[in-house]
Amino acid sequence: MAAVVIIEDEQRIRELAAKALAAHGHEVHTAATAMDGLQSVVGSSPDLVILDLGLPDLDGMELLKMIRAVTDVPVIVATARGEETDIVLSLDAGADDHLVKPFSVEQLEARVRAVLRRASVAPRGTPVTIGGLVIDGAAREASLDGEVLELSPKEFDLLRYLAEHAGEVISKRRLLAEVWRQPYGGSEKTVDVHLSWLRRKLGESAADSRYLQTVRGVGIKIVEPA
Amino acid sequence: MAAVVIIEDEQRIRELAAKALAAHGHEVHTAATAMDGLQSVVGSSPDLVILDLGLPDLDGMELLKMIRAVTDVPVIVATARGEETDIVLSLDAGADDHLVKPFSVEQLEARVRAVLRRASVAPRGTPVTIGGLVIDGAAREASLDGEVLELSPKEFDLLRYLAEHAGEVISKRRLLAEVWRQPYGGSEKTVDVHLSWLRRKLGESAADSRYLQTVRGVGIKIVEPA
DNA sequence: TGTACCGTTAAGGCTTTGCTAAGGATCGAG
DNA sequence: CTCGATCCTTAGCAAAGCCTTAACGGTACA
Repeated sequence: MAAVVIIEDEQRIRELAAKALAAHGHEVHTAATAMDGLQSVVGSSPDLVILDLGLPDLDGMELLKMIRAVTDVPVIVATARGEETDIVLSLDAGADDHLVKPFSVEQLEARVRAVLRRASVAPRGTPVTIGGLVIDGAAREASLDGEVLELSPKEFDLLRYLAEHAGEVISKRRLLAEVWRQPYGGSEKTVDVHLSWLRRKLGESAADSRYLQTVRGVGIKIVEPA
Repeated sequence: MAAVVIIEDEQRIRELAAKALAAHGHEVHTAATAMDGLQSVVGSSPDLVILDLGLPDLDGMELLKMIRAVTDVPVIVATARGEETDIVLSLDAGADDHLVKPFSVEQLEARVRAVLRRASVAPRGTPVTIGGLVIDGAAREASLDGEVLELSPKEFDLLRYLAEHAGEVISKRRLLAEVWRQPYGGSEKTVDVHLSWLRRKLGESAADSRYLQTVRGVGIKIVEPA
């Protein structure tokens, strides 16, 4: 799903985190020292870096700055409890999020998910992939499990917008504003209808849906199927 | 602190309000007509709108609906005394609070503070974590020990509100005001019922609870289990 | 021991959503 | 310019889900 580099000197934490993220389908590289870590980041161009600020060979903040000098990859920093001032400094230095040790696996996963979600919004132009669903904005073509979908213009725009905000619940009002480009006047029922068509073409129904999940009273989101 | 748009045709009131809010560190934009106001709201994406319903060029209620069609920004409506029916209508149309003219500066500030406080809950940032409980506002998804919880809208809002004020005892009346958006009426029994459902879904009961702790006579709080 | 408060369950009514169908608009081809 | 096809919107009904109210039993605290 995403390539992650973990830079952490404590073996226990490093392996625990690696295992947890690997279990979620991520490709994980680990490093125990700043130098290894930097090499790994430069070499593998990961989608996310998890960086312990308390490294033995180099101050973590320095490493963070070096990473930032090379790439915009999202970085989550981890600090020991009691070093909260470091958090502020690291956020200033370009970190995207932070964890205070000891952290639970759930916490780690949640942060990773959130950061990846936020980051995935940025690279526009390249096709968006969600499970077996590929949306190519440039070619204006979407495919499901390798099979090209026959979508109307609005259906495509709708699917693309949802896909670009994968995992995030979007209200119908927001869809009317963003996809329909028609701030007032439009009826939210229109969105319902298009969603229904989209579902049919994706081979699913509201009751049994893989990708399009209704969140009653709030809106709709597209998710990666389990 | 926060960007506010004031839409008010009476110059005296407009400037007074602007001055008062600016003095509190808010970034204030003003507009004297509905058209200017709408432009300002759309253009500047404010955190709060104060809208006089008695505008010269367009019925304020219409403007309110237009604003609502575009964005979920909180809106405080102002009406002249004697037009109380408008208040009810405006609340139905999606206003968040109201002021009856003439109003004092203190009153204005109090309403603004309250609305901003409530709204600041909305900007869903990173997930909130309490022990094994993770609440992701953007995905509108909560999980316990890695397992996704099936929550109704109100249940989710309630859990999120408590989690965002973890460790703090919250009264039922406050929950009614903040979660139910019903500052005056509403039965506190309703809160009890939702809490009960929440407890069940968290796998706990009132007697043996890990997260939700009742403080008799005061309210409820969510805590990190020992 | 009484009283106020809390927990839980059940049921009714209401809102939101899913889906179908029809009318009308738009766009391109000829 | 006209015809044809595609697509979008609106209307409406059925179904599902949710919230509230009510009622009863239990529990802390004076």
